[in-house]
Amino acid sequence: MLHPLVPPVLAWFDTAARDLPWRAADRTPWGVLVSEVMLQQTPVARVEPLWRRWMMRWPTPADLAEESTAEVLRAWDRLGYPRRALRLQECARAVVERHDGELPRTEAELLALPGVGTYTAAAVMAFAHGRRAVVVDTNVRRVLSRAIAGDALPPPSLTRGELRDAATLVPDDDGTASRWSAAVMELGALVCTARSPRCDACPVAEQCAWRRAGRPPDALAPVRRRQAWHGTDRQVRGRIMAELRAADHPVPAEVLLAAVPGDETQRRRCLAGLLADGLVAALEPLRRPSAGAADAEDADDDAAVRDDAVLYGLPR
DNA sequence: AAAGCGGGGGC
DNA sequence: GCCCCAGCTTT
Repeated sequence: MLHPLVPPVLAWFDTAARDLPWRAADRTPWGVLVSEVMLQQTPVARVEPLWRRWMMRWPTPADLAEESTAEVLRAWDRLGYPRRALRLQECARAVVERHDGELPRTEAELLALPGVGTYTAAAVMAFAHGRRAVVVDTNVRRVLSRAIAGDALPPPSLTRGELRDAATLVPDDDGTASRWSAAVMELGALVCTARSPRCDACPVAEQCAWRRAGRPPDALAPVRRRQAWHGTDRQVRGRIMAELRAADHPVPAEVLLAAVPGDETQRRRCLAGLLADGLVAALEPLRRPSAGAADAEDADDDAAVRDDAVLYGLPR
């Protein structure tokens, strides 16, 4: 038995689905996974061109596994959250080592791969392997929040209730289930959008609890607060990464930090964080001649000087 | 459960 | 300016 919401959404998807490259007939499971990782918190429009270049350059996990990390980070460019690029390469290496270069076919094995969480594992099962999976992303949460719960927006974090509702809707049959997962996500992306939902174009407008209630505003609206951006560590980290992507030689700390906004403390904290994350590497410390007798002056001062003498670059 | 993590485009 | 985008990892 299909849930009443399912058939209209499937029919709508047949006519409205976007022609995305990771949905093409010649797609590979690895290509699907790459798209899912790139799409984590990043809009389709920005991912598509980069995905095309990426898959042309590194079509298989083995190709990406062998590449230098610096090149991978450069190719990631300004997609954001560059840790994803690191995880994706680790994932490629894990696929080569654990699975003989082929993407695994069970959800548990996918979930065990670096950078693959609940959503991505389910999405790969559905979109790469054509299997039934409970795929719950921000689009699905919003659609179900409106259609079933009658709320303008889903709660801040995924609840068991949402998961239960989502699982109830997924059809039993593998083929129908995987189409449903793509269809409901697409509905959220194109029609049931966060800002200005196009209810006039919605295949389940008549059944939607939120619309029938007169589209009441989000009750939690005043509580939601975004992370600031201006002057944050994230911005500074991004600027450091941009400098290193553009540099074709290792950069002295002084030069690197001078090119970045923020006070001294913040810039050093961010650089240290990037080093700890493996996004930046310290290269060939310069041996400066010993300062002689004045050696034991101030430990902090000395450490700072040594730090300045290090060259930084993207990890090899 | 909450915080940290990028960057850009739409409004 | 603010908000949102096919989340994951760590604490």
